[in-house]
Amino acid sequence: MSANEDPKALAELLWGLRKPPSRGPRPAFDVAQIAETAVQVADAEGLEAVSMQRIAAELGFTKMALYRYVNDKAELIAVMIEAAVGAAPRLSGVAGWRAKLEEYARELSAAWRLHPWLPSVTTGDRVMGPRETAWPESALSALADTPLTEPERLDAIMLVSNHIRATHAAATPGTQIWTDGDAAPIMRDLLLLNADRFPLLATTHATPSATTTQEFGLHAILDGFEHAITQRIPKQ
Amino acid sequence: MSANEDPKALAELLWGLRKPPSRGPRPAFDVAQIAETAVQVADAEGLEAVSMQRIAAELGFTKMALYRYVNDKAELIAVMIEAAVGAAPRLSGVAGWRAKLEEYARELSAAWRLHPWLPSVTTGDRVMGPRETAWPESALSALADTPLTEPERLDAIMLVSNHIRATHAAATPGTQIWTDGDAAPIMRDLLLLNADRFPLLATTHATPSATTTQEFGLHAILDGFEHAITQRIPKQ
DNA sequence: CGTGAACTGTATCTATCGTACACAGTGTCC
DNA sequence: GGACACTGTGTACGATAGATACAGTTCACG
Repeated sequence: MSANEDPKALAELLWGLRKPPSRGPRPAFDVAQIAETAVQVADAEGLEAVSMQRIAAELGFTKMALYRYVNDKAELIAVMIEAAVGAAPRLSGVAGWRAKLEEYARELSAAWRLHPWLPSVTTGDRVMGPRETAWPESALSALADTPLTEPERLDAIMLVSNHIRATHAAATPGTQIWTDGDAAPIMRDLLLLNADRFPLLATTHATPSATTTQEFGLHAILDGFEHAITQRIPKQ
Repeated sequence: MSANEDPKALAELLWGLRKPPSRGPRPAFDVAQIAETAVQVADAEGLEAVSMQRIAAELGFTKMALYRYVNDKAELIAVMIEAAVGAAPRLSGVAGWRAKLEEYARELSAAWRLHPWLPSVTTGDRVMGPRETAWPESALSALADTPLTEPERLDAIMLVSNHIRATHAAATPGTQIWTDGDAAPIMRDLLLLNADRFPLLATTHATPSATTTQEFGLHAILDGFEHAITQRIPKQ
């Protein structure tokens, strides 16, 4: 998975700063169209099905024609993200930072449920497009009236979104603790076979009801925020 | 990144259930040796430098010889994980669930700092080896004396480790919020340029001190656990 | 109005990846 | 002393991302 070569060019592409060429033949399609079909392929068959070859074929063109629109595959993924993230939630109608964050978490979860490949590519140092940037902006607005400092607010919204990301990944293929998938029954057998070395895990997984939910974690996180906020209030 | 083909075979490999062959020439090396050199390559040059070709060459052998020891690359990664995770922390010497979890988080963070590629491959449904399995067992032991239910304990330790994972990934290349890396200055310029659309992010990133730490998040999480635990105590 | 520069999509090529398969040595058991 | 299982090797294949060269198209400018 090659990294982006020229982040400045990517920024111009995502933020609509590309100067349209005057001379030359009309392009047969545009970046938005490419991104849309790539998103459809990823939604239907997973991100690993998205290759230059495949997307080009989907549009009825050669692979190398795509390189006229995106400089490399990292740029293709970037425009896919920008095309797939929906509109960031408007939290102004919700009262209180806690309800706002809960609403934000719900919306984020819903967006990622629509495009299961999205949480895996929205990590790491990268250039975000305007639509994606609106999401952390929205999350920050939830904490606007709290006494938290600005770095703390950043940490807070990252904590929430990372939790949603992790639990979402857990729901789809299973995660570090085995909820479902091919490996789950094998791990259960191994744990029961070695119950003397791993007694806690063995008893926990003896009951097959261990479905990881994101509710407990989200409540804990928000309770933690509440603790920090109420503790800070009398000082300020 | 092809998925593992035969999780049962992988389980036998990781848990030492491989029957040693009697006939045939002596193997030139063993799986532990392969895993060790692969770990060294990953530590020095990143996980993307680990290919069958590269590891074989590092050992002075052909690429295809590796397939006598691991069935596919997923198995190679699996034995790398098992070789790289250190011993799980013994928390019996620490008093109180909160201090235990803090110690666990410290140890986990330290282990991942030693092998920066480790957090990215320890997700998803997969077969874990005994050394890695000891880690969640250790984490569960921290919550043994709490009134939390077993599914809640699982959720709790997943929340802690996922937080460490996310913040660790943030420290190394930068994450969703841009702390460092090639994209960071570009994003800052874009935010300041569009400060009207993203006022909160723009002001937050005007000060270049926004280094994401894992302390705030961890404290919030543990505060949340404390809330759940103290709330549960009178009932039980 | 025509010509050249800029831009388009295409065809060909390379490098790297994981992995299947046939083969010739090598060591153990009957 | 075979038979046989197991070893490492060489070759081959398909898929990947990407570079480069090329021929057709269209607009701007003289």
